[in-house]
Amino acid sequence: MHYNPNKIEKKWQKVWEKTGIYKAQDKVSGKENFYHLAMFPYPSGNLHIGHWYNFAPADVYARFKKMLGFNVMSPMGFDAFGLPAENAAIKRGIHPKTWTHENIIKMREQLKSMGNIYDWSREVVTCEPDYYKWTQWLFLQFYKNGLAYKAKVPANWCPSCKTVLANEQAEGGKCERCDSQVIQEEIEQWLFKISSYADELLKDIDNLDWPETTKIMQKNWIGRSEGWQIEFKIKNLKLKIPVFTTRADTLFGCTYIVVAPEHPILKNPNFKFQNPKFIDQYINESKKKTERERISEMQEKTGVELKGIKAINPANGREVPIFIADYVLMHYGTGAIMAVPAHDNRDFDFAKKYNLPVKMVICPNWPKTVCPILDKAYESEGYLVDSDKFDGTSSRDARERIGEWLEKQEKAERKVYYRLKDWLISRQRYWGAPIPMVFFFFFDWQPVSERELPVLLPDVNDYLPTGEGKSPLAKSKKFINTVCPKCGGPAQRETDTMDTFICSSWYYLRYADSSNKKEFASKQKLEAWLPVNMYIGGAEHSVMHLLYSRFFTKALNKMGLVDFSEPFASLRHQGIILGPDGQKMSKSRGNVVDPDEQVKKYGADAVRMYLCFMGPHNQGGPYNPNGLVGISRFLNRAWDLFENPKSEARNSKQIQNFEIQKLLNKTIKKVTEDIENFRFNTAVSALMILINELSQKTYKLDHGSMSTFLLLLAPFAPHMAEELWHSAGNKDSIHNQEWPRYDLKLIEEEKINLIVQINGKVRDKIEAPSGISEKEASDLVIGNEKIKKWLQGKEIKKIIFVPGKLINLVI
RNA sequence: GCCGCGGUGGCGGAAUGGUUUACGCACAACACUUAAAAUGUUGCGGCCGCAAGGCCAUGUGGGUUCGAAUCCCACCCGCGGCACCA
Repeated sequence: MHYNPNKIEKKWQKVWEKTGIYKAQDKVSGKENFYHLAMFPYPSGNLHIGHWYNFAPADVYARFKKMLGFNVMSPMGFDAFGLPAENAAIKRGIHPKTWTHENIIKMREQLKSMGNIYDWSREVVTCEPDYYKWTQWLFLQFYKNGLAYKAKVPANWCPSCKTVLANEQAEGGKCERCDSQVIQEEIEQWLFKISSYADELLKDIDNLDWPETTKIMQKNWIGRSEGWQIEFKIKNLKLKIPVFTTRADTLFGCTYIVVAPEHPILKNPNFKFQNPKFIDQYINESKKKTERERISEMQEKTGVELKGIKAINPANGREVPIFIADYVLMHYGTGAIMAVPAHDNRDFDFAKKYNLPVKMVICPNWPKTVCPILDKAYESEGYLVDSDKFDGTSSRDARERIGEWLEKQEKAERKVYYRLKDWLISRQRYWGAPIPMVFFFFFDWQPVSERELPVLLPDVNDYLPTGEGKSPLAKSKKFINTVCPKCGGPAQRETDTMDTFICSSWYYLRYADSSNKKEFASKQKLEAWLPVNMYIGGAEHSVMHLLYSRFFTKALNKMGLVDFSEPFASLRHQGIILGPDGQKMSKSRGNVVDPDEQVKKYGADAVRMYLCFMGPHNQGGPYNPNGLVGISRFLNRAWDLFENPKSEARNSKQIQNFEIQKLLNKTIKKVTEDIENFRFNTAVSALMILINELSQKTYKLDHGSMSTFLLLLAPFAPHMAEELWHSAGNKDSIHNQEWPRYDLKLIEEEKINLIVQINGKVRDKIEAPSGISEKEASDLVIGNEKIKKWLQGKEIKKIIFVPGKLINLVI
């Protein structure tokens, strides 16, 4: 019989579905639960090869864990709210719900064609009322625990469309729809206080089994900095401007201070500036810049002096000018800085441009103070100069001493700031979960009663945002008008919807108990499964999704709703799949690989296995359909070995059987270790080496050895392994079997290839007993003819011996 | 710009302080075939050489080491993220 993947794959997918072998029971006696999770997809329309690259190797790992004896739960669902559905509605006139549902139906079928271990009975779809009911309920818990608040926050605003734009819709600072200049406008929106968890989020990272690079990125994103908040008085006024600095040691070098264009001092009616026009103009100009443009070190720094007022340096009483400049951000620190051009490059650039004094107060040399002439700021450590009584103090010590000195005078306090901003969750869009809040003029904002959840997303005809910058929900009178939950008076609903990141910040909890109608998930089920044992998804989520999910878990933990404080114990990232040309896949480039076509041609098993084989899983790379034929040949060869043996065994000598047992045991060891470490590519190559050997030599293989091979193959090519397993006469599924074990004794080598180096260059390889000692090795080598040639007339200065590996003669 | 990652044959990659190029693709020769496909066998980094063998090669330049693709420094190129794409 010929290997016909399409036939056997469909057959086994049906059998697995019917027998429900992947349905996870909450408890199986004698087995440990293992919650295995791949990041759920956004229903964009089609499953692309990138999804496969996430899900196929992940499935190999899940199946491996199952065979190792774990009770594995591997659920799947859809992250279904979001902007593209709304765009499709506007562009094609399809309701976002219809568009999303059609995509889900298609993608669900495509997912099933992969033959994965998914337990579909736990599926979650975030845009369904029975899911977002609990998203809203969780919002209310955040609100009740003081973690949700309303504030004015800048957003991309198109003055011509009178609409808030996503960053994606405002690329290059131009509105996607009408090409006008986008400005940053302050709008009242809901935020989550993630910043109050900054310290915990930072501390707990170290204990996670996550890629180090992801941990570093999260740490940098949180961006903790310790320093001092120092007050600068304003001359002749009773006002003070607090500044935050991590370099209090440079205080004597401060030659001006800078406030952000959004700083409250500029809105204070008591201030009479001498140049108000220039100031207003500058504030308006800076609204046109994105934050990234403002802080880019490549961009020329700009600013305007606030003429008519001066600040006083608390260290020496000196008057310094005050500027506004947009390289200072309002949301970081106090929105004001002390500028020390000699020791900060941004300040240095600014000072050069506006001809401000550069005063050096940290010198690398002491006690001979020969300060270098600066062509850029000196940001390193050194010793203080020109700093009164602190002269000669090391800059490190001075940071503390100056801070403490001012603290005694109540002019400074120790402070920690974070780069992490609070999470802006309001979206002025239709396709999201409505924020369950109601406004009544007398009581301000009130939460919707939990009994009334879900606040259903109404049908509207027009998905374009309103001209007042409100979400399309504002067009539905039926939706807006409601009663105040507190007094029953006429009130209005919040029309903003929630950021879809909220939906995806808790979906992994819902899988544990996806059909629960009374709670977001029962404590018992959460305890059975959470935290997720292995989480697999793209590195593009290194910061935002993963940080938000951690925040959610920590907040719910504090509220007593969950018993753990980290959602994902282990994390791995898959890389990005490129087109065959090594470029990013895109329709316009014409290099898109359609997984359905590949499956039709070669079968799901081959596609799965090729994705594993391509290269390191966390690296991604080009998908070349030509390369897949290698896997296809491998599977055919393996198939033939079972179904169409070339000939009766013609040679079953003891020695050869021993050789093959050795290789088999080595392969078990290699494949086991490689899958555990996500090195799927080298696991596959080990299987290839085994099959090459088996099909070349026509060994007479015992039943057990053949079974072992099938068991090793099962996670990679689950359909073919199942088919051959059954045709060998087994009744139970191969996926219920135990993972094979190896015998270390069989793997041990008696002989090694001893590498002989002279001055680190390989000159010979000698077969030697594996336990050879240094003395024996050097005697063997020095007596060797080839080596003698190299040693002629030279003295051996040193011998380096690496047991079991090499000997290096230094001459 | 800031944070993070990567750069090894014609190509995907293996090797993470000790044999550079495992495994696979492509290519070439041979076998089978009337022929082709499929399959199998062998070869396959560059230069010199009939060969034995030698020299050179892991983005570029420098350093550490008996020994560096691997560690350190500087640079070049590519990729991911940067808070309203998900």
